[in-house]
Amino acid sequence: MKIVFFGSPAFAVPSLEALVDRGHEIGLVVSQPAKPVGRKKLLTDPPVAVRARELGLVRFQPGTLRNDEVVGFLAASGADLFVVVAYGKILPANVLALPRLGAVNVHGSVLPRWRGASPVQAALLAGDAETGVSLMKMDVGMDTGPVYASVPAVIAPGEDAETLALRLSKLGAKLLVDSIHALADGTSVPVSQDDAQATSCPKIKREDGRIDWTLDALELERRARAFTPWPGLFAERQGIRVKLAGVTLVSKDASGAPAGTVIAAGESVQWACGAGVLSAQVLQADGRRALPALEFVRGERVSVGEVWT
RNA sequence: CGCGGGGUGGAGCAGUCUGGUAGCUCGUUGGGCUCAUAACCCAAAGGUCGCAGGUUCAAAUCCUGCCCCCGCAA
Repeated sequence: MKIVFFGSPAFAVPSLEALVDRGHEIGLVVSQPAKPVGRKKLLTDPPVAVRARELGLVRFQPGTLRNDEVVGFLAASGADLFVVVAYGKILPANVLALPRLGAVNVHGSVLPRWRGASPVQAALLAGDAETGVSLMKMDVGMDTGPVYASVPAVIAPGEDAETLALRLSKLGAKLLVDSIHALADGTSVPVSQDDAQATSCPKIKREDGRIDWTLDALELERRARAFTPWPGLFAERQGIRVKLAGVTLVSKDASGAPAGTVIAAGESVQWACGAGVLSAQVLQADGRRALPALEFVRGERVSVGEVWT
């Protein structure tokens, strides 16, 4: 069986590696094009493309799939199956129709919950106790295809999106290779999703990391974990943007102080929120490096009673 | 040439606009107080102010070039 792999970020790398480990023939690895990254705008390949290069696989990084030449090239690969893991773009119907066995997708949630671009973050934001990964047969909708199998994963207390995504990516890779023969020979039949139970999640934006102190500390702490490593959580102090890290929930009870008021400034900085108290152990002012709370408090003269926005 | 912030004793910062003795909060060292202390009091050590050049009687501060760090945007 000949496979063409579609994927871009780190989440997709374990799946690619698992397929190679199991001896599957990867005819082509399709990723997003290299993009300028950093202040120096160095062209940087997505992690999957980098790994594919190391594995000696043939890479293909078209800017769009809605192009006859590109579709022709994919058709010429002669693939029996497309495996798609966080590719980053919608696969149009004519592309999905190319391989004999269709296209399957590894998704970072237990469908139909959290269809869309940010399933891992969405589970954390919602405070889900459990999430997982799903393997589905792709159709033209956004994560709406019938599901072959899913595997649950308990979310550890305090777990952030970075570690959860890493765990799920490995779980997804295992699910993929464990299921691939059965789905290829038709032994495994995908089951339609219950659309009534579906929830979806949007792409995360930088601005989502802006703190609204009137929210509950519980909600802010969830965001801190969901937005690690990106876009993080930030607030403003005296007109300067400050990033917060090492964010934890100190109390769910109201402190009495107005939202955004600093109520402790030492080994950690703590703020009163709409309800509850939030703390951060690492702070980084715009243009400066990240500092332990104590050093930040000394250097920036943070005092109890001041109000952050 | 994408936009912007920063490089000042061991740490983090102020001072730069309006040139004129190097400051603050800590840390370190010594001493004191205390049953005791990471607490408190007193004292001390420690800095070519990123590098190079220029202007000036005088440059952390003004001008030019370079190096390094960080945020945003992509």
